[in-house]
Amino acid sequence: MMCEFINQVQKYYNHIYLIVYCSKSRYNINMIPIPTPPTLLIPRRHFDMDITFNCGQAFRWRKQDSGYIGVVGDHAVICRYDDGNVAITGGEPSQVAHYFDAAADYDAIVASICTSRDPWLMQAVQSGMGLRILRQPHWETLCSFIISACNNIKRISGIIDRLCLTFGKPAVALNSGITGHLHTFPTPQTLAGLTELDLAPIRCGFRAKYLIDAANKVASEQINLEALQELTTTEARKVLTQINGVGEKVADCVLLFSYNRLEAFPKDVWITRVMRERYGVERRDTDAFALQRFGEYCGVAQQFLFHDARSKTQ
DNA sequence: GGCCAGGTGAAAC
DNA sequence: GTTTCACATGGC
Repeated sequence: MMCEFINQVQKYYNHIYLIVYCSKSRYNINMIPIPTPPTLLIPRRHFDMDITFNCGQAFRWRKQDSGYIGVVGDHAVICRYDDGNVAITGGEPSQVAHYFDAAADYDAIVASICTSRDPWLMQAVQSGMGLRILRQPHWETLCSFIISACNNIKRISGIIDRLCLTFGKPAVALNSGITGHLHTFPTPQTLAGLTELDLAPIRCGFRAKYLIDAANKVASEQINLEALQELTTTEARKVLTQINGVGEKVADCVLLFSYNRLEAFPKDVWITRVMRERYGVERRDTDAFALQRFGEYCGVAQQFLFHDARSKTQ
C-alpha cells in the first residue's frame, strides 16, 4: 500500500515524502525530489549539443541553463551533459532513440569519410567533433527546409516557432517541470486547406504557398512520406520534388536529416562556395566528386564542411 | 540602407 | 540545356 502510494507520488509530483516521527503526536514531512531517470545516454564525444543543435539541421532546440530543450514526438525533452554522456530526459524511449540515432557508430562513420585524408575535411571534422545527424520526423523536416529557402537560420527558427505556437498543440510536459511554451509541430491535416492569409501570422513570405501545397499533397496521401523509406534515395528525391517549393537541395536536406540517407549531399550557397573555392568543383559535378572523395557517408562530410564554413564567418 | 540568407519555378534565351 | 529574375522578410 505504502509502495503504491509512493509510486503515485513519484509519478505525479516527482517527489517522495519522507515522514519523520519525533513522537507519537508530532511528525515532520520532508519532500525529497527524485531525479527523473534519463531516457537515453549518448557518449559526449559523439554528441556535442551546441554543434548538433545549431549546425542548421534542426531549428527547434533552445538552450536552457546548461542544456537544451526541445520536442520529440509529442513530448518535451531535455538534454544535459552528465559526466561523459549527454543525458536525454523525457519522451518515449523508442522515439528518442530513433530521433538521436542512438545506434549509429560515429567512430566508424567519421573514419569512413576521412579515408581519403582530405585536409579540408580533416580540419572540419576536428572543429566539428561531436556533430551527429539526427533522424527528425519526415513532415517536420520537409516543412522546415521548405521554409529554409533563401532564408537565414535565425529567421527560419523564428518562423517555425510561430508555426508551432499558432497551429501546434502544447507538448506533453516533463514531470520535472518543463511546461507549456513548447508545442508540437502541426500535422499536415491541420495545415491542409489553409490559405496564404491564414499563414500570414507566421510571416514566412513567399513560402506559405509551398507549405500549403505540401500539406495538401501529404494529407490527401497523394504523397506518402512513410512509404519513401522503402524507395531508393534517387526515387525518394523524385517524389519529394513533386511538391512545389521542393527542389533538389531541399529534398536532399529532408533525405539526409530525416531519412538518414547519409549519402545525400545538399548543395546550398555555402557548400557550393566551399566546393568551388577549395576543390575547384562546380555544382553540377559535386555529387560525383563527393561520393568519390568522401564515400557512402558523404552527407555527413557535407555537414562538417557546412558547419566549418559558417563558423569561420560568425 | 544595402546585402544576404541551408532555393525554387517560370520565362527567356 | 543554361541563365535570369521575382518571390517576402528580417538579421546583420
